[in-house]
Amino acid sequence: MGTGVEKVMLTTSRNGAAPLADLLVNRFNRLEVLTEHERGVLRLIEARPKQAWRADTRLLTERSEIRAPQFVMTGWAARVRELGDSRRQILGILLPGDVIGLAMRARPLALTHVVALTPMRTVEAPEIAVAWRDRERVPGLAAAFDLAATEDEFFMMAQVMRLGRQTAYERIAHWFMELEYRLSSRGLSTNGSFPLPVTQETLADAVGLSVVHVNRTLQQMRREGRIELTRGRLSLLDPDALRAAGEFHPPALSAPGQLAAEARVVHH
Amino acid sequence: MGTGVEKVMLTTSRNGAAPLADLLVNRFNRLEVLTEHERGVLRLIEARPKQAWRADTRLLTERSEIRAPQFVMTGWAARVRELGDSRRQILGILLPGDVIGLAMRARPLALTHVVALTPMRTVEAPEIAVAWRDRERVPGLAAAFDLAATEDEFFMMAQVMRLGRQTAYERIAHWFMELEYRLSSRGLSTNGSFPLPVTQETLADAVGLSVVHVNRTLQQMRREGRIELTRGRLSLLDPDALRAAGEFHPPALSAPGQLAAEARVVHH
DNA sequence: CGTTAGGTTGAGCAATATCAAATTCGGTGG
DNA sequence: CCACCGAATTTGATATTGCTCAACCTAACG
Repeated sequence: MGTGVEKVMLTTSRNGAAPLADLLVNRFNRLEVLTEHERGVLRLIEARPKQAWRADTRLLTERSEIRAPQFVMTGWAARVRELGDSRRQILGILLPGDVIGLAMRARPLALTHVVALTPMRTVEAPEIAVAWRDRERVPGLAAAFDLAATEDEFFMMAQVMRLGRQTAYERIAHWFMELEYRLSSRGLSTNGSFPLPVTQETLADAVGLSVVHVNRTLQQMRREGRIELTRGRLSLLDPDALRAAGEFHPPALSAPGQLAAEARVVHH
Repeated sequence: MGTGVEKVMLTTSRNGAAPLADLLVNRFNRLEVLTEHERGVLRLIEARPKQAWRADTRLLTERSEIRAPQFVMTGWAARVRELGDSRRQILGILLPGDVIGLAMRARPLALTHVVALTPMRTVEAPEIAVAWRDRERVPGLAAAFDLAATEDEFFMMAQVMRLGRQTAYERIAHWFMELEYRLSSRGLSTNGSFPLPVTQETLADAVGLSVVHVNRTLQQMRREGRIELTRGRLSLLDPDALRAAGEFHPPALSAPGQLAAEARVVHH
């Protein structure tokens, strides 16, 4: 797997219309107050030619060199580690608006594989690294990227908790709530309903269970009327119950301050 | 737990002699080439009055504000998350030379509890945050701290893999190898033998198992002649077998470069 | 020399994995 | 529109891993 032309340059990005527009501006302006100039930088990035990827292709390979960081514009990807036999573990899901391959060091090697779960489009964004080195120029952006990175770290820790100490039911409930949280902060979830374009096998690799057991647990959630899951769309029918079951808590990264974007959306 | 005077200021730090001396210089000079000035900064930090902590006290509380970052000088701590009932998960172990409470954002809140596993000494090191904001002044230090942070991230990912997809035996083998790797890079392990100052219950919380099962797995490792574990000291009698069992791989963070400290110690 | 925390062992059980066989679903070609 | 195909999902039966409960043991310590 993974030979040949996986990456296809698009000359135009005609479809980048409806839900894609201003994805980055929306996301990062919510994390931190941005100047008009900073918003302009994000729009510039968004307008860039997209790289297209087929599902199941590898965007990054563990221990291989990373070039410029990228933003996911559409589609889902996963950060993956593998064991010698066929076992694999998904470390985290990458959604539209997320950064791929940011590393703050010289000649960085990727710490994980990154695999497209669906067809994807990405844009290169060397600006992220630049903002990071040269904070003064775009302080708002720098702060927003910091917050985004910290959120990633938070979710990685949540993943550890899930896998180490939660039951199958709890893990899946927590994972669903987390997805809903992340998607809705990007305007990609409405009323607890959002696309879930992954197979149950992928879900199993994310929550550290077998496919069969994932399937049975989903059945149970359906029987209990807590979710509806059909044709790649998930609806959380009883988010309160799921949140309680999974003990999901949204990230609390910074204490409220006079400067920060306290127009921050409060979920639930 | 955790009331009263947990933090005790020491007026002198008389015991800071033998294995403690130059801990920071050794560690970070191994990660990146440092100038004499930069080494001086580290020595200055090391010489600072230590804060002393009793075992089982909390150095940081999840969701509470963080002040200046600290270095662990002696003793072990753990980053911990808890569930509503008594379940808890250790996210990572903090060893001498590690940083506690570094956060690159305004008014940061701690993402996890930090609990002392043994009596500890720490020093405050606002220099870490400064180096981070003002990279030009101490580029070597800034790069070294970046590498250290990336290593932390790497180990967190290893933790996810362990918990999600490895068996009890594999988890413990992997965890032991990781500890040996980290300790020996600080000169705290000799010939695969090092202090392991934690109860089996703590070990259980680290690897996501029950105490009983941890105990049985340790027995098995002993029977097989792979470890010796007595009175708080662990000896890896057959590191190759353990490395293979746990599929332990040391972190590969950067491709070799002409600048970086390629006097980097190669382990095993 | 009693107390206690930590370690060890046994027995039974619950959660989850594995294996194998349907069944359904989303295309795709006719 | 229909038949068919492969992938994904579902279900059943059984095996395994790791958990819980409970007792007992041991060493350190006052």
